[in-house]
Amino acid sequence: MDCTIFRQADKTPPLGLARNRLKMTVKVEPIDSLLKSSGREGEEVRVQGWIRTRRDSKAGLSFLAVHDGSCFDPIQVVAENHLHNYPSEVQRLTTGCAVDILGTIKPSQGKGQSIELLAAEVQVIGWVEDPDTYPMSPKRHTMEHLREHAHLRPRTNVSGAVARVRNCIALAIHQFFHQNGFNYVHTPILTASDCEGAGEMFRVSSLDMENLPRNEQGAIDYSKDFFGEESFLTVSGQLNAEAYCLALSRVYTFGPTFRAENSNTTRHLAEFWMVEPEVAFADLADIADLAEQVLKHVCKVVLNERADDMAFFAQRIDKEAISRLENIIEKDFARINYSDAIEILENCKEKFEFPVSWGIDLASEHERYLAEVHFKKPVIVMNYPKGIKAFYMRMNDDGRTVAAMDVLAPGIGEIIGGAQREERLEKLDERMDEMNIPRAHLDWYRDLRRYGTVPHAGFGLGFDRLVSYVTGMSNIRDVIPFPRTPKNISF
RNA sequence: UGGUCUGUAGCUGAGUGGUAAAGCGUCCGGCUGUUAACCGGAAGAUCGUAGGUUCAAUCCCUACCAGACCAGCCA
Repeated sequence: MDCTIFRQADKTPPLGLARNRLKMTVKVEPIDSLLKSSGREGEEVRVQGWIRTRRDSKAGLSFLAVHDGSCFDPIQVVAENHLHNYPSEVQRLTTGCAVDILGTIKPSQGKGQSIELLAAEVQVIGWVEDPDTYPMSPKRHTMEHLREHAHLRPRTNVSGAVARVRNCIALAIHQFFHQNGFNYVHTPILTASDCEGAGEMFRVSSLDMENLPRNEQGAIDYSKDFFGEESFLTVSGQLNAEAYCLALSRVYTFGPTFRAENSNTTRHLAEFWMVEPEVAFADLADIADLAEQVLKHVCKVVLNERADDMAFFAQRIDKEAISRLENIIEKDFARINYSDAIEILENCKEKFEFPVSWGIDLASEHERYLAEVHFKKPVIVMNYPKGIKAFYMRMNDDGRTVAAMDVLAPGIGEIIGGAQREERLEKLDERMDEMNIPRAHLDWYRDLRRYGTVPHAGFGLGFDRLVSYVTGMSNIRDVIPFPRTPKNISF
């Protein structure tokens, strides 16, 4: 973006205005491109950003650490006392002030950086009105404190790094699917399907809550509601993605999903982002491969493109942050059938709170044992008992398991859940009957099995959990800009 | 939703049944091509809210509110 601003010079402007006019003709450069470039000593450049720290030297100069969010590192600006606003403004700069700076690139005499900016003009764009109570002082804060100031926390090292890595992962995912011939499909956020089987849903309504229309039985009359029937926020784009998969062959959705579960954990959000690929003519093994490939691709891209932020995570948040990603890239994921996983758990010496036997759903402690203790890397568990899985998962020939798979990551648990879908109408109907799901609600979904059905499979990747895993941030509320959790929808 | 724990200056964080350290930040001064600099000084806290026990509570008890972590639900 070109931020160049020209001011009309009227007659003979005072000195200050003339300076500004001169400065405004220089194009603004992002700090990351400045720091990456070399051999530009003496060049005049302009940066815009926010003050992180100011250190004064009575030798007659001040050091300003200026961030603009384009990279982890700030640029050091040297402001000398001959600047016209040195005592009046430069020496009053505090953390958080917004500035527009024109200066010359020069090699740094100090040790922390190779180049710095010798300021010719420091223009203060926005002051911090009460530095004493500015919540993002450049000192240590608890993650809890940052959460309570979600609108200001992107100015901190940690939240800024998370935001850049999150962006990097999102782009890497799009890039991966694009390169592999997938079409990005926008599935709806509003839905009437209340039987997607993925948890409690948020109701959407335009009815007057103070005066609800009632039918003859006294129940709420949803025919009077906006859509003429009950409606909700989606818990998954999968069913809609399947429809497009059975035409475009390879599709994925990537959007927000909503669960009204009263979950208070470090890995659940009421509003979270999910990536859901769906592949036609594919089986369970195919999408297990796909899951492993996409995770590996993401790790490669992040290590390559956000080395600065990852170095910070490794230093301050989680020592394993970088080596974990390298492991993901280098080693094959473990793959194991549910039945064999049960056997491992039954035969190990670990004492579990929840007893292990064939047919149970794996609890956190079981998943953690498999991923963190037994395999020490991501594990893909496949072919779960039908009793603990959703109606749309394909029945295996054994009649007691379905072609489902979960990817369990050390430290996070389930990061991906997927399945080969039931493409045979009779089998699908059987399962829907067993689980008391009215066919009428999903006629359109059943149609997909009546007209040109094919084996197909897909999975859901918890995007925020992936960000959490990649960065080593232990609480998912710190990897999404404005987390929505029970009792928390400020900002 | 259940279990455990927490709530003390702007932030971080000690502590005591007789009204409370310190560090950082802020403000003032000193020093310095500084690196989340350093030195000196100052301001800044009715110790989450409401009851109760007590001569006296921030500290003990109860309730409530808020938050954290663990578990369940899942991604």
